[in-house]
Amino acid sequence: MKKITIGEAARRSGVKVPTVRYYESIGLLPAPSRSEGNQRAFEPADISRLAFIRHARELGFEIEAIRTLLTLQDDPHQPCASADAIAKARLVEVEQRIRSLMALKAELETMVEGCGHGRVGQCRVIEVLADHGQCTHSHH
Amino acid sequence: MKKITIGEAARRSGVKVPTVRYYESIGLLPAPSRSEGNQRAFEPADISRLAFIRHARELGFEIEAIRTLLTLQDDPHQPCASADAIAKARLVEVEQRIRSLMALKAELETMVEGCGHGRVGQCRVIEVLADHGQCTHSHH
DNA sequence: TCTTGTACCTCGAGTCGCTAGAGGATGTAG
DNA sequence: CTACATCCTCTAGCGACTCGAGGTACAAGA
Repeated sequence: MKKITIGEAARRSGVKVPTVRYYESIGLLPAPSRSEGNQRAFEPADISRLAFIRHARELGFEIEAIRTLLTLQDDPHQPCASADAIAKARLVEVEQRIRSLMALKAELETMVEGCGHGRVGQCRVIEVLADHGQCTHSHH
Repeated sequence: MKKITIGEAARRSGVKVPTVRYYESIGLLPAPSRSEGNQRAFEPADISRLAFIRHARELGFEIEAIRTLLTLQDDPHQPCASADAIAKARLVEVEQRIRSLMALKAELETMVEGCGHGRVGQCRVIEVLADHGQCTHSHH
């Protein structure tokens, strides 16, 4: 029997130790068995699950979305429409976010280019922030 | 005397009512004078300040960065190097964020395209999430 | 004038997804 | 046998709000 400690599970999955415990506490990860001295003993399947969670978090999925994804994964006979819908929704969000970040980048570039390193009175950074105050911005 | 209520200040600046009170509580917005019945009475300058804050928040600046920016704005004789540095740092962050979102977008597209609307067992979405678990991802 | 209804007030707690610290027990290498 | 890293639980904190309870103020209509 290879017992995997929480530290090793963390190393192998790329999820930090306190975060592993946190995921267990919110029910994303099943509570593992314990050693004599009450220390968690994980199994390889738990590492995969953690890696799955980590990857999904890196992709920006919310915990509740991941919970759904994991439920689906646990029963491979279910139709994958839900998984597809979650991924599609996320894709739309990401595309929107990219668009607004591009606009933002342009705006920041204007600011930085315009700043002549003089006094704040003539500073583009401050000016741009203040002047666009009234502009109707699209909300995320 | 035109007295601006918190509701109107919120409408004009695009900041929500509880958020206006929150900004006051953390000292981003000076505490306005009060009416007979203890209601906040804002002035036009407060609306500009709120709009400034809102715009900066939309651009992703953190509250502490905005606090610095506002301090600079309050004294236009200071050199604008700090404002410039804040904007530049933010620009670098934004560029990084765009790059990682583009990678993410590509990955989500792979998932969604591969999904044949069958059973979860063959679902690309789940598969990509699980398979890339071991991949060495660049951290943001 | 009275009443209705909306907007306002304060205060405390909740949100998300962790992260940090205290204070102690366990496991391992030399 | 002694260090010392790693583990345990528990509570509290982070940023930036957001919500709800319980109560007060104000403008408009009957």
